[in-house]
Amino acid sequence: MFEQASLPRVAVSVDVVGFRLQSGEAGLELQVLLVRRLPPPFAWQWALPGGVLGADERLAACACRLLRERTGGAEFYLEQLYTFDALDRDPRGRTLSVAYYALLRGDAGEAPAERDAADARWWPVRRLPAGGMLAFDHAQVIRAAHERLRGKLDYAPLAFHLLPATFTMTQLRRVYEAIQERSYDPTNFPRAMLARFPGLAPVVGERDRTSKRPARVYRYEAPPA
Amino acid sequence: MFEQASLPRVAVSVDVVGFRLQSGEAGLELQVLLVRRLPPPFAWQWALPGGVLGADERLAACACRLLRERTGGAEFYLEQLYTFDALDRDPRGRTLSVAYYALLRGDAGEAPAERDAADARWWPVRRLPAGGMLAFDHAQVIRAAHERLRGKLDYAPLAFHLLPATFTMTQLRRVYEAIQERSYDPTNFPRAMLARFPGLAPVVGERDRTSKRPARVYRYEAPPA
DNA sequence: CCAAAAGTGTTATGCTTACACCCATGC
DNA sequence: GCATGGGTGTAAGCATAACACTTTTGG
Repeated sequence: MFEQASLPRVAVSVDVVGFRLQSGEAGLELQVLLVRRLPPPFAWQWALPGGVLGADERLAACACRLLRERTGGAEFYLEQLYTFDALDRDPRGRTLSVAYYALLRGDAGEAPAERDAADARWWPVRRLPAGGMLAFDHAQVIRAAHERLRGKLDYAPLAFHLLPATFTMTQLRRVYEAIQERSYDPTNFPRAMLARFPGLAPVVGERDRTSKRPARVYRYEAPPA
Repeated sequence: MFEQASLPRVAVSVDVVGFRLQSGEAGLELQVLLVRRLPPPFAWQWALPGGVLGADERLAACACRLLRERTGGAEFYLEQLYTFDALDRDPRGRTLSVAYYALLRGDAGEAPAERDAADARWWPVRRLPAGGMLAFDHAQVIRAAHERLRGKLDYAPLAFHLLPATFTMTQLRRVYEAIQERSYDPTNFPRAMLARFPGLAPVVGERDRTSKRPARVYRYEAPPA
């Protein structure tokens, strides 16, 4: 009854910045998932996983779908980042990009059900391919996602999504040190975390025995609303 | 050369949450600009200023245009808020809404070049019309904008956009008190502001003489990047 | 027994908050 | 001259940071 006759419509795509942490040359490094484009425009260049929004598809669902195609069944945290709208961001014509960012566990995408197989790779954020010359405005999108992650890390429970369900305080501290690019006092850090995040609590019986002295193991459970 | 043949396209609209501060019954109150809808759907209900994105129009430019139509030549601060995408948010069919929020000076929109004249009104955020039953998902959009404003106020130079170019510390304090709904110590508040915002500095000769003792007058100038 | 990493306790430091007090004006 | 709001100085309180020290294991 309210059908729109001929409103101007624009193409809308969704792009996902998938982050994970992996041990690189100098300790943990933040990595982002990129895929090599096959069709033009920007053929053979690296780009974020992206695609066109389905007519009856939710934005977040679309982002989930795009990311799962590249990482298999891994779980992740997903959040809307920003809507990019430069007129010339896609040479094919006006295309809005609603960007999301995702946080995955460090081992995610290792044995991926990657339909597109070898043309998906994790890249260190500090060393993007071709000096950061990515397709579309994706270098800018990654910068924005990185800034958002850094800004929210201190007050939002984001770091836990980059770790397994249970973890030691040292592991958690390494996550913060890798993303904020500074060091934290190992003795004060646990106190600060426990004070800031009520959902963070030690798992009673369990201990981590990978280092000399067995370390306490923690779990984060999101508090009810 | 790269023209897209027939990608699925969706309608994209832009909605703007315009905020200002005005003295109401209990001191300053945060107000939002609403317009009464004439065409269906949601005919005769109150809604945010909104419209369809032009084919070659930037999102921010569209938001500017929509707001200027209702407020005349007033200056304002504008920031992208979020992209809302519920499938049923518009009964006419799938429509994305890229929401922006704007901050205007308290006297903005007083003598507006309102083309649509009497069907635009400022409403206190705490007392929206019809108990907050607005058109589309606009009640939710306003809540999100309000939360963003409250969250960023403490660390971002937002409050200055709600005041004239020069202002006293008491005026600035009233802005914070109205938005955060708490009181601030009048003696500590100026020190905290000057410490937080390097661009905030007193105007040398000038004084405000509206209260008993002439008050120092300040100006905020955004620091160079 | 020694090295290495986990974990505890205590002190120093600096920022925020509270508040006592003085100042400049209108009436 | 006195009530009112503007403004300064200072001390208490609190949270963070720094660090000495103990604990628990592997080798």
